[in-house]
Amino acid sequence: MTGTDGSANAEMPVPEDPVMDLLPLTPTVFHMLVSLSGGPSHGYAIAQEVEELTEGQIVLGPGTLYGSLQRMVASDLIEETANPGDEGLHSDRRRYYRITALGRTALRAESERLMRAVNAARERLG
Amino acid sequence: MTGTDGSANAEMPVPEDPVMDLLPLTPTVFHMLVSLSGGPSHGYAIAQEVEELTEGQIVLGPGTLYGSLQRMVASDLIEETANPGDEGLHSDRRRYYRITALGRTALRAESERLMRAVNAARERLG
DNA sequence: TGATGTATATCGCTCACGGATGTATGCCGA
DNA sequence: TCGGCATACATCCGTGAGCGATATACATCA
Repeated sequence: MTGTDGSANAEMPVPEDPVMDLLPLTPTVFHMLVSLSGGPSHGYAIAQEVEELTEGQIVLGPGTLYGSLQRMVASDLIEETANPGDEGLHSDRRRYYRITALGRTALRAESERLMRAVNAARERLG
Repeated sequence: MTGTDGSANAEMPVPEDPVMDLLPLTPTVFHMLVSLSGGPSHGYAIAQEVEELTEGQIVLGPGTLYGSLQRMVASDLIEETANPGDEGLHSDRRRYYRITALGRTALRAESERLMRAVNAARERLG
């Protein structure tokens, strides 16, 4: 017990927190949001950046990649957007995505949660 | 490309890394390992400590709790152990678990992975 | 010409999660 | 003393994320 807040909010059902419902984020979603927090991008490029950022530890196959993109759009973490001035070779075939305000909020919240978790682990592991 | 290490290990298939196969850990498993890294404990107590450590963000129901314990034993992250001198009220009913060397290694590796991820997020979020 | 890289999409299997449910015990207050 | 609640374990099963397999299509290069 001791509880966190001590509480007293037995009566207030918590006014619907759209962010908390999305936490914890899966590693896949987390890294994809990190990638998109650097600016709009398209599926294939996101997958590559995630692989680079994680030094090959997280590799996204097509199933995970496009499945996750759909789910993230559905939960309003990201949104599809027009080509942001990208004139690359296959730029016509690409579908671009941008992180939403909710996505940024969720990413921040998840980062803090992870930091606490990591700190707890470090204290114990020495 | 550029690859991380520059490499040359196109020929060596990596000599079976039992830790990498377990990463990334699920949030549930991660927090349970953190709890057990503080010393042996039993199922119910682990669930409670996880809830405290995460300030209620991670709540483990029986399904997740005992299911995860089984899986963690199966993958050698933890092992069942005798009652470590605990003379509590229901101490006879309890089943105690202890983190293994592999579990500690995995916990350390996962912590480092998460730290890198969080740092990447912070750089971008400002 | 055929392999490789870019870029997208769907199908279907597996497995972790987690609520519902069940069992058993001990404590405390009405 | 009897019901409710906390402790402590366990199983069943539906949902859904992950992810490999597969397919399409175009560009490049050997």
